[in-house]
Amino acid sequence: MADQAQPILTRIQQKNRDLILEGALTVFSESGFRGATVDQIARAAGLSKPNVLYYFGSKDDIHKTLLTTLLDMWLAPMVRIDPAGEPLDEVLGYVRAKLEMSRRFPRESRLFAYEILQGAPHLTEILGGSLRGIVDTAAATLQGWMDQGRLTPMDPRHLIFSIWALTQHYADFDVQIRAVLGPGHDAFDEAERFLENLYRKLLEA
Amino acid sequence: MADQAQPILTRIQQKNRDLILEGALTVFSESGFRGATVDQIARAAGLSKPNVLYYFGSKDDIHKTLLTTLLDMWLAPMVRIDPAGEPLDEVLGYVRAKLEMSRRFPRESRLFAYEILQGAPHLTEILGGSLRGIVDTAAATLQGWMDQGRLTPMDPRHLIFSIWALTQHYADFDVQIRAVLGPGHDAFDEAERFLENLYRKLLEA
DNA sequence: CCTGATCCTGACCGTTTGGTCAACAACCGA
DNA sequence: TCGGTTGTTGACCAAACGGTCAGGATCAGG
Repeated sequence: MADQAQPILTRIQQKNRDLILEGALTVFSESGFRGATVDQIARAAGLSKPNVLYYFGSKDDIHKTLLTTLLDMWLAPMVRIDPAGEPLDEVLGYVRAKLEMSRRFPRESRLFAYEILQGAPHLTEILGGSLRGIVDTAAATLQGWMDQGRLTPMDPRHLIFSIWALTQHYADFDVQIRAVLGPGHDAFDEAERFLENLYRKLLEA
Repeated sequence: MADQAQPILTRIQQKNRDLILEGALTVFSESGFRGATVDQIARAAGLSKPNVLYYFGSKDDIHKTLLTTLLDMWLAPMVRIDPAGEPLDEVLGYVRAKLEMSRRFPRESRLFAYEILQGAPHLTEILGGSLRGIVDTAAATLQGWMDQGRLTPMDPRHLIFSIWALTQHYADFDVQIRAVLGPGHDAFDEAERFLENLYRKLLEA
């Protein structure tokens, strides 16, 4: 998890690697790993295909770099749950933060969704390792609050799953939601109110 | 939506088409459309590649057939919500039915998840058409119950979204859930209790 | 048992794809 | 300005892919 000692990158390396990762994020999140082609990534990045492969050895390399780079950011809100805070505020804050991530970073959400759907070939060790640790910590915090009677008792891990499911759904299934709601709806605005209400009801001791 | 007048199929056609669709469901649900190959489907079905393409003109054809065939089954539980029933029972019944579908038909769930993630290229007209109609009907039923004070008022469409998200999550993100929970957990059993509790709390007027 | 329709497959084809490479261009410190 | 490092690309390759086809095997009705 700790950043390796990065080799110093030249200005050009920095810029082009960023362009590639940015383009690849768009392409991978639209088509999945197999559906994306190096050519598409190159076009999205504004570079030639060989040039893309000059900076990253392979398509797989780009994908793996994206996943591991973005995982920390993706999990950050859960780590910020504060055991010293007010239980309801902390959980509602987490829900809000997670929904905000779905709103602002739908590509990242879809990237992870594809990876998990596929069986998480690039994330297996992380899933059972640091992710599990982070969830365990958060679950312990929640369980503590429940034991103190400050939160309605329930399975804390499934509470976390529910937050993931409900917030990421709005990014990952965006097409479906827009089709069902029709025009003139801001699904995320509505979701924010709906989820705030849901978790308030669910959690108030 | 109504079944076309099917040409009569021979015994062999019936059997082999079923074998192909069954194998394709497995392969597509594991790898997505682009990730799946006709060869894999053929192997999963126990047939040769040309033979698969003898029964279905193209890979696309198999995929489209699967999606449209399974969509009715997938949406069936929502259609069964009975406006004359007891509101809480009806919703909890729907939740239970939907979770049971995730448990018993995870491949179908993933098939649809891939399709929606991809932007639903094969389902766009259905999404904005019959699906929307079905959701509108169910939403109207829910809204009616809320207006009568028999259900806590909330946005009925987002209530439906929440049920989709929470139940399908256990099929689609199964790998992640198993990694986080570790061995010795039946995620679906736990989810059944958790969701029953969640929706009971949320909906009791 | 015959015969036409159905079923099946090895060999093949054109395209797409990830990746390589030699050669050239741009950069940059000395 | 020079020289080596870094950056860039057109042309190319082998493998994988979706799909075709001619011809042979099998089936089912008469």
